[in-house]
Formats: sequence, C-alpha cells, structure tokens
Amino acid sequence: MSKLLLIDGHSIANRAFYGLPDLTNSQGEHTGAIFGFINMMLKFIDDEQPDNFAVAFDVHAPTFRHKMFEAYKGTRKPMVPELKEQIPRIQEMLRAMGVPVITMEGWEADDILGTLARIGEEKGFDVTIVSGDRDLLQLATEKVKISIPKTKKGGTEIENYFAADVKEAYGVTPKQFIDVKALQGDTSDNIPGVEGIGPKTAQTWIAQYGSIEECHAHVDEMKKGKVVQNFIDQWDIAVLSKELATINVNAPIELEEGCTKLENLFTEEAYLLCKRYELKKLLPRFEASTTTKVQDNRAETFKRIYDFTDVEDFFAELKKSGKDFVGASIMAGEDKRIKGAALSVGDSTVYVDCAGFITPDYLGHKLMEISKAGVKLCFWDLKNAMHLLYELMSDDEKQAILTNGGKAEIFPTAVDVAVAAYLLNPTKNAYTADDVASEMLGIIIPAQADLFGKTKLNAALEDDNLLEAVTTYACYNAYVAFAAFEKVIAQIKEEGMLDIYENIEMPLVYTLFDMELQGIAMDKEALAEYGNRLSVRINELEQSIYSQAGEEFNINSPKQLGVILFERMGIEGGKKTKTGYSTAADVLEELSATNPIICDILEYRQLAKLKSTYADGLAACVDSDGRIRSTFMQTVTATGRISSTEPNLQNIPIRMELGREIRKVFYPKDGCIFLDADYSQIELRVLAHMSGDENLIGAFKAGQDIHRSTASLVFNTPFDEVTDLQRRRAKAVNFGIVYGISAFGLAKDIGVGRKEAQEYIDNYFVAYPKMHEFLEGLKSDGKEKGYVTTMYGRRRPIPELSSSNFMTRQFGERVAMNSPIQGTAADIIKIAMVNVHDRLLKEGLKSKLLLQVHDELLVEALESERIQVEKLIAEEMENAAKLAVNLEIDMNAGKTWAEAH
DNA sequence: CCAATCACG
DNA sequence: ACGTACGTGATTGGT
Repeated sequence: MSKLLLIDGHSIANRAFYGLPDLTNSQGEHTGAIFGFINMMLKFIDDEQPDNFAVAFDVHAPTFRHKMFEAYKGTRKPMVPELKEQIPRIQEMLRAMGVPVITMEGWEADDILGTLARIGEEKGFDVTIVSGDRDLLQLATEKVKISIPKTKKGGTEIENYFAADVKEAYGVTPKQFIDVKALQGDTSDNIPGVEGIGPKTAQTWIAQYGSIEECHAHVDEMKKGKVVQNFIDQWDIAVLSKELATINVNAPIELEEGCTKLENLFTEEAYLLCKRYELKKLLPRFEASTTTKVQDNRAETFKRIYDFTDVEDFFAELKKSGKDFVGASIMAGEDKRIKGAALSVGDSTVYVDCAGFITPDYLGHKLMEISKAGVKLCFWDLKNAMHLLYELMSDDEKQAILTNGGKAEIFPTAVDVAVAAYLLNPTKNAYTADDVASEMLGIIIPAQADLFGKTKLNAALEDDNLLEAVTTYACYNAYVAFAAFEKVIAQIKEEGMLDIYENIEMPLVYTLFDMELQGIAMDKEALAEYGNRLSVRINELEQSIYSQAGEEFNINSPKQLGVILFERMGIEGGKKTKTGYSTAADVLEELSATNPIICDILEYRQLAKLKSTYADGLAACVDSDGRIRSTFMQTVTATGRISSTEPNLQNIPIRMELGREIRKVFYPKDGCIFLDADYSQIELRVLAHMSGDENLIGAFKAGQDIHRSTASLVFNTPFDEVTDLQRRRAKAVNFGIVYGISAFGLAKDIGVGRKEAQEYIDNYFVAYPKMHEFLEGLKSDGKEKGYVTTMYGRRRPIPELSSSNFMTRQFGERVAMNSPIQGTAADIIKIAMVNVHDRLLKEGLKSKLLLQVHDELLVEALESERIQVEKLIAEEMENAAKLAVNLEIDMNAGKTWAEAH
C-alpha cells in the first residue's frame, strides 16, 4: 500500500518556531524555525515511511493564535518578523531537498491539503496530514489520518486522528466537525457562528441531529430559549458559517506526474543550505546520506609523501618559488608525538607522513628551519603547534625555549588563522577549516566528522585504515589556512581590527605559549594533606546529614536532596524549578534557620566542591616536574577575555578562607617570589573613560573609594557619613551598571524591593549624568549596527537586539552595555600581558609571567630581579592604556599565591 | 549530552 | 504579561 504524507507548512513552521529557543547563525539570521521544521519533517518521514510527499503553504503569511495571545481571542497577531523571514528559507530548503512546495493564489493551504488528501485517497493511498491546526480534523477518513504534534515537556507527542478517533474524541464525525464549527464560530478565522452557542451546545446538538440542517428541521423539538431563538434568527449566518468552515477539497491543483514521489532528500544543494544556516544538528543526516563527494574536489591533488627526497624536494621547490607564506597543520595524538604535517601553498598541498625514514624530530626541525628563514607559517592553532614542537626538542633546546620564549626559538613569524577568524566573530563555538572554508572561500570541504565519523582524531591517527582520511583532513586544514588567511585579514582590516590582530592577539599567542610552558609549582604533599582534611570533615557532615534525614541518599544529587528536604522532611519554602525543587545555595541559605540540616548541607556542598574540583582536580593535573600547566584559550569568550582550562586556574577559590588555603600550595621556584598585581576597579575606570562622565572621572581622580563615593551620591549622604550598608548597596549598583542594569536583578542581589532598586538606579543616573546617555547610546548603536565594539575596535555581534521576543531583546541590551566595558578591560590587560612578557625577555630577566586572571597578573620573579620586575610590572600595567583616569594597580609579593594576593 | 551547582573575574 | 543581572569551566547526576 502506498503512502502519502502531507504537511501544513505555515502551521508546522509556527510550531517549530515557538517550540524552540530563538536560534541564530553567526550572521545573525534566525534559524530556529528552519531547524525545527526540517527536524520535525524528517521525523515524520522516518515514522511514516511515505513514498509520496508534499508540503502546502498559504500564499501569504497567515496570522496565528498562540498560547500567549489566548487572552485576546479574535485578534490574531500577525506573524512575528523572526518567523516570517524564515518561511521563504524553509521553502528554499524544501525545494533544495526536492520536496514539492505547493501554494495557490486564492486557495488556502487547508484547501490544498484537503484536495491532495482526497485525490490521494481516491488513488488508493494511505494519507497522513501533519498540522497543528485542529480545523483539519474534518478531513479525517478511514484512510486519511490527521497528525497533530503537541509540544509537551519531555518532547513532542503526536495525536493521530482517523475518522473513528475524531468521533471518539469529539462525539461527532469529521464532516460534522464542520457543523460544530459553524454553530460555535471561530472569531480568529472570521467565522461568525451563532450568538450564544459555544463548544458544548454545538457538540451536543450536532451529536444529536447530525448537521445544522437537521437541527434547523427539528428546531421545534428543542427546548425553547434564547439560544434556540438566536439559532432561528441567525440561520443565514449559520449557513454562511458552515460554508466558511468547510475546507474545499476541489481546488484546481495540477501536479506534474510523479512530482510528489519521495526521493533522496539529502541533496548537495540542501547540504549547502544547512551549512549556510549552521544547522549543525542536521548536518550528520546529510553526511550519512550523501556520499563523501563534496563540492570541492581538491582532495585528489593532495599528495602524501614519506621519503626524504620528496620532502626535500618540496622544501627546495618552496625556496625556489620564493613563497614566504605556507598553510600548515601538524597532526599529533594525545602523547603529543607528531604523526605528520600538511603544508600548503595553494596549488600544491602535501602531507608529510612520519612513517619510515621521516621522524617527527626531522620534520619538526624542518618546520622551524623554514620559519626562521622567513617563511610565514599559518596554523589553525599556533600555540598548540609550538607545544608539539617543544615536546620533540633536546634538553638544551627546551632550555633555550623556556628562557628566550617560543617566538624567538620556534616560529618567529607564524600566524594563526583561528585567532584571526575569532576576531571576525567571537561568538562561535569553534573555528574549524570546514567552517572558514565555506564562509570565506565559498567551498564545501569535508569536516572532521565526514572523514572520521565518530572516531576521535587521536584514534584516527593510530588507525592505518584512516590514513587516507587523516591526509585529506590535514591537507584541507593546511590548504584553507593558506587560502583563507588573506581574506580573513582583509575583512579584519575592513572592520578596523587590524591593530588588535597585529598588536594584541598575535603577540598574545606567544605570550600565552610561554606562560603555559612555564606552568606553576605545586606543593603536592600539602595539596594531598588539604584534601585529607576536607575528607575528614566531609565524612562527619555526611553522617550528620543522614541521621538528620533519617536515611542515606546521594547528597550530591539535587533531585534526591530536594525530595528529602521538601517532601520527606517537610521543610517549607522550597522553590520549584522546571525539574523539581531548587537546592541552590541562595535558596537554602534563606532556609538555614529552619533546620540545622540545611547548614550541614551547605557546608558539605562547599567542602565537596573544594575537594572534587580543587584538591583532587588539581592533583590530577600536576606534571612530573611538580608544575601544573593550564591551557589558555584565546578564541572562546564572546567579549575578548581569555579562558583557562585543564585545569582552570582562573577560578581558584579566594573569597572564603577555607577555599583560599588552596592558594598556599602554589609556590614560586627556588630563589623566586611571586609578584601578584591586579588592576583596581578596571571596569569602572573603563566605564568612566568611555562614558566621559565628569563625576565618575572626578571621583577616581580624587582617589576616592569609588563605592563610597557612589553611595554618597545615590543616597544623598555626605561622603564621611556613608554607612556600611549604603556602601554595600552602592557597590551592587556599580556592578549592576557594568552588567547592564535592571531593577529586578539589582533588587534580587541586595534584597530590597524592585521599586527601591529602581530608585537607586534613577539616583545613579542623576549622580552620573553622562552615564545614561552613554549606555543608551550603546544600545541604540548596537541595534543599528548589529554589533558593539570595545575602545580598541574589538567587535561582538548581538543579533538578540533585533529580536521581537522581549526577553531575548532585553538580554541583547544588557550585553550591549556590558561587552564594551568587559571587552575593553580585556583588551587592556592583554596589552599589559604582552608588554610585561616582552619586556622581561628584552631586558634579559629570568622572571616569568605565569598567570592572568582577568584583572590580575602573577609573575614568578627572581629575588635578585625583584625591584626591577616590580617596577616593570607597574609601568606596563599602568601604561597599558591612556584613559581619562589613571589605571591603578595593587601589587603584593609572597612566598605563596595566597600570600601574594 | 544536558541541567544544576558553584568556583572565579 | 513576560521573568533577568555580565563573562567563564569543572564536577556531578541523570536521561
């Protein structure tokens, strides 16, 4: 038996749009409905396995009812622009997938669906119509099924209606469904119906008499009353209503023979669109279904070489050609041992395989050699490439690198295309060759998953069967690095970010490399001892909690904990979340007086965190030389900050005394001390400068305690009479401003009413008159341009600003206010880092920059160099930027990180 | 693989 | 009538 699947385009697009968060791609185009639609469609195709398939749309975007608007029945809202712009794209995608998109001027999608269903049934098809609209139930027969997807929490459920199911659910046949609607009307569809008749009456009448005509004929039998009288008086309207409510199944549709035949949906064209809209979750479906053929066929020209002669030939060729730019991609596994490297100069791309005679050592030195000869190597992750090179150096060479830095000793003039691409859009999750290739070069190349499937790169490198795939992957990396770099730079230049790229980000790659290489010494024994101390107390608390709860359970499970506290123990005041009770610290703290178990849980949580993340977590990261080496990520944050991973050294505890003790196990090497310098109020100083507000600038210039000064102005209190509470609240206001103020957030933070919080904010803007104008300017500027910038021109796109969703847009506004401030501060400390690092080397000092924690630098300084280094750090940090206010730092020396900060 | 929690700036 | 502070990463539990 053949099957025909029909989809109600606008209705399902609408479901998809409201069922998903507001997804956008990196261009800021809304894509949630496209994704949701195609996803839902594929699910139906999988479930139904139809052999014929079509999608119907209204010619013009209809209006829609939505939960949100139920209160205003009859005033259907027009389609929001975010959805509207996606409709043509959905249709484009469908056409690309070879799906017939059927629209007819003068006919609604309902009529098209009904007509197709009728024709299909006549031809002996089983028909399924997918729609969110219950009006289509009138089309149900024994062979025509109406499928209505319902979004429930925990996924979508589908209600299926054959004729019998309609009867069961509504007590009337599908055809009678029309009569019911004719009586009750539907204001949102402009079907008047009969006054005074609602769903109840309509259903009862039709169930009894079968149609409005029969009702009319038997009107005498009915109980006299207002409603019956209305029915008699408004008979004409009822008839008209029935006509309006009836879906016309005789639309003059002419379809080419066989055009609804379902063929391969996963076409090349659709794949391109999928990439274009960055529908990442859908890509695997296309990749599994299309053969590995891609638009770009350069892979055939890639050469794998594994003889000295071939390698020497390539480098000789390179030298002869006088080319000074080479795309490069080094392949290495977990052990950091180089397996090979791809090199590309565009026309010629080779993969040098470290098999046979060619050793990693030879290859590595060859790369260093050409770099030092002035060839600019372009990597996807230069910092990592340098680490790989470092690993295969001799002890003497390693010493030289540690002393003189990676720039001088490894790759003096290399560049990083990922770092460059990050500047163009810092909000992406990854900067891969396939992504950049499609964006900058307009070509489709295989992504890692296309070549290796689920196999990790590490494993692929060990698998001889995947040598071909590894070669292709590496070569494309090298090729795209070569071919796209100039274009990326051209765009950077166009967008005014060349200065940031050349003078901040690229030098920073080398600075971060040296920092990562240095690492920081850990007292392993002290760390273990600290962990043991925690364990003892954790066990005590565990027992205490179990006995108070009356049973053992997993305290680490918020789900179990919530049940124990708020159900078994009946503690009042539990707040609910989507999934259950909230057991977050701020919620529990409010209840801590209620029951002593709460205090134990809070303490348990704190200690468990310290033990798992810090005591155990850090211990697992200590290298064989007793030092711990973090990776600083330069292409992660949306604002321009760096981040730190494996381990994260930017969130080592400090606020609580017990946590702070961890810092005692970080210590400088023999003959050294730590110098720790942090900017004082850098974000507020940046704010003062960027806003140009004289009062804020004045307060900083006067060297005043800035929160006290704000308190004095906001609370209208003489500076010296500001209370601690006032200062604390003013501090929260200052934070709030930097975060993109909202009365609600501020109120929650300081525990006052929203009205009062709003007053503080109002007072703040009176106190600092230019601030309001400045922040408003950021918002309107961002809205107009689609992005905001830091003082140095670093961009952050904010597509949320043009959302019609209130919450999303509001979020965009906060981001527009915060990013320029946080980002400018990030720019400044990056400049300081590079300058401190470079000057330490230039002045021949042995002291080393080890860490950056957003507004803080940690230097391991030789005791003998201390005075000079202190001066150097202060100069470079304070002079990193020239602002309307001074950049001040606090610097401390210490024998541990705890002491120095 | 995601949500909740909590550590930092 | 919505339901919120900005930016990160690691761990844990649960699907």
